[in-house]
Amino acid sequence: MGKGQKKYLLFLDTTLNKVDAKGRVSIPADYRALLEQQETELVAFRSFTMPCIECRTSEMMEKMATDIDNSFSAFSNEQDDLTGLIFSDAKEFPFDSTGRIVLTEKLLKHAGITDKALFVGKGRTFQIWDPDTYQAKEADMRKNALEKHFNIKNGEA
Amino acid sequence: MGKGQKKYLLFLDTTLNKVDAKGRVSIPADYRALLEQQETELVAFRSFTMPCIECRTSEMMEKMATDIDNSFSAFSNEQDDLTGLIFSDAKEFPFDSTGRIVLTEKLLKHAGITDKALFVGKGRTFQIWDPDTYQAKEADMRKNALEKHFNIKNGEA
DNA sequence: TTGACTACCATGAAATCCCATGCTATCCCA
DNA sequence: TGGGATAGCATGGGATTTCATGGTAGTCAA
Repeated sequence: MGKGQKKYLLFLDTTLNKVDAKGRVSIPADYRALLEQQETELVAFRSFTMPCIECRTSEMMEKMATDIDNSFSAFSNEQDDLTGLIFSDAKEFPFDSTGRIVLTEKLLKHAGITDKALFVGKGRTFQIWDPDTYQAKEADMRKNALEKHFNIKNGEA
Repeated sequence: MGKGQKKYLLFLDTTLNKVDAKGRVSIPADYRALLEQQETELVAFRSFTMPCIECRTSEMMEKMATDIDNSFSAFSNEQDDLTGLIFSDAKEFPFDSTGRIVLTEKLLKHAGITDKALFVGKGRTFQIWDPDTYQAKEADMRKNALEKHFNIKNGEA
């Protein structure tokens, strides 16, 4: 793909940025460009299964709301549990003119982030980790991959 | 917030506000912004499954009326019960210039709210809880959700 | 006239915005 | 190919606005 062409919504690469005393972090410039291009907001919430921050676009959240609306009969327990856990924890994070957001204490604590934040691209989404926590997690993933005899050679670009 | 005009109807996050002696509460600023943007009123009624206050937009109430029409045969007991529980109980709550509403004694009592009100985003709707009551409820939901190993398309964490 | 409800004003605290700075990566020209 | 100029980006700090909340005055009904 040459430059200047229409980009797709793909969060790639990992970026390490500083978190200041106010909890502010710069969103990596390329992530920011993607969000602006899609004309959508950044939404973040605590991962259910891992010590990290999950990031989505408002558009994806909107779609989720519609899916849930259509999937269950109104006022079912399932719907209540789902919406209760997802939407009540999620929050929009508009970035300022310099491209920063302010992470909440709740999110920082969940991810164990103090002064560094690692942005990890996941394709349609991305995550924010504490660098050390992620390093351990990555080592673990690598170990699992070897144990399961994954062959990554043929899958590489 | 963002500069994009097309805003989504998404009630997110949880906010704890104070209830004063007159029963006044500030609606969280972002909720208020959503309601104003949608040019709709805030409607609240007692949840009939949980000790909390259900909040909708007038527009959602309209949709709910249609859904109930389509889901039950006219004059059925079920429809009668539902409409009786919802619409006869529901009331519009206009907020004043500072963004507050005055909760009724009936609603406060049902939710067990005394001096604190917790606003809980549910996507298309939101609820108002007593903080302590909600804490117990949330733990319960989390337990249920993990046991069922649920998955949501595009939203899995 | 009194009581209750509603609309408006005041204030302190907290979140947000914006300017300034230094660094890094990129570009361009010799 | 190297080295300086330039533009973009991350970061620090301070100014400004917004927001929640307490209080007061005004209004309508009994």
